[in-house]
Amino acid sequence: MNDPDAARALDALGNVKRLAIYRLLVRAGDGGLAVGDVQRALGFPASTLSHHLAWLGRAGLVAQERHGREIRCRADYAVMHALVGYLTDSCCVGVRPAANDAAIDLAGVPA
Amino acid sequence: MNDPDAARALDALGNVKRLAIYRLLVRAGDGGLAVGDVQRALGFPASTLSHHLAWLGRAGLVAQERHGREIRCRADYAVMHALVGYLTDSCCVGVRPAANDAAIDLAGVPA
DNA sequence: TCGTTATTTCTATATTTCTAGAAATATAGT
DNA sequence: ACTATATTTCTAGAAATATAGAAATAACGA
Repeated sequence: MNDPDAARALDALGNVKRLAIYRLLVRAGDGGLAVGDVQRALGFPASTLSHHLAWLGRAGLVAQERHGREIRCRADYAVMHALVGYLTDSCCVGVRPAANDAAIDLAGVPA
Repeated sequence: MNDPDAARALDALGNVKRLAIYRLLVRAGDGGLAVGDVQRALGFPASTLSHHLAWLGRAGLVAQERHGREIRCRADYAVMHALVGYLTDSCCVGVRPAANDAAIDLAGVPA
């Protein structure tokens, strides 16, 4: 994952409503939820919800797929994996080890 | 880490300039960098840089501490740890395991 | 005290995002 | 074709954010 993509994903999650939507979808599992299910669960107006789902979609965090009349939303775990990997590896080298924060190896780390 | 704090941290990192600042500080290690060092490294105008550093500061991702004439900035690793923990545990249960995404245990997961 | 350096705060403008009602689109059933 | 359901797109106003120059503040050295 590159910097702009990571920033886009982080930005998408950097909003309490979208975070709530995303978490709901993750908890719903692979089956996902219809937009209407999300609406009923969270109580957002349809247009507002659509707006935020589009954000998550642009970031790649949520995929939508029409199934008859309703549109099913699924969290794309691969993107979250990539994002967490980016945060712990590419971006924030040395942040991962829980034990020894002091010892960050800067040798060979590109600027 | 609670939802609003997580959203604030994610939002803070959800901007390519702030992400660049934060990464630079992580790579600088525990010594941190003076604001001027960051400015020279990234080439942002002082006021713009200050604005973004304040964002990172409000999110708790970066701490600033005056040292004589210059202000030293350090990445606060604990907050990044908490954020990654939030993403993998509280928010995105089931996303962590690299092996088996399909098996998400929803039992006992609060809405 | 004065001048220099380091950084922030002030100010203004441009742009983006948020919110949600209203209208439009898509699909299915009758 | 008509109706109901599901969702998006359109629209617009309000609020937040981004950008950066200029002025202000803080700290050091002479």
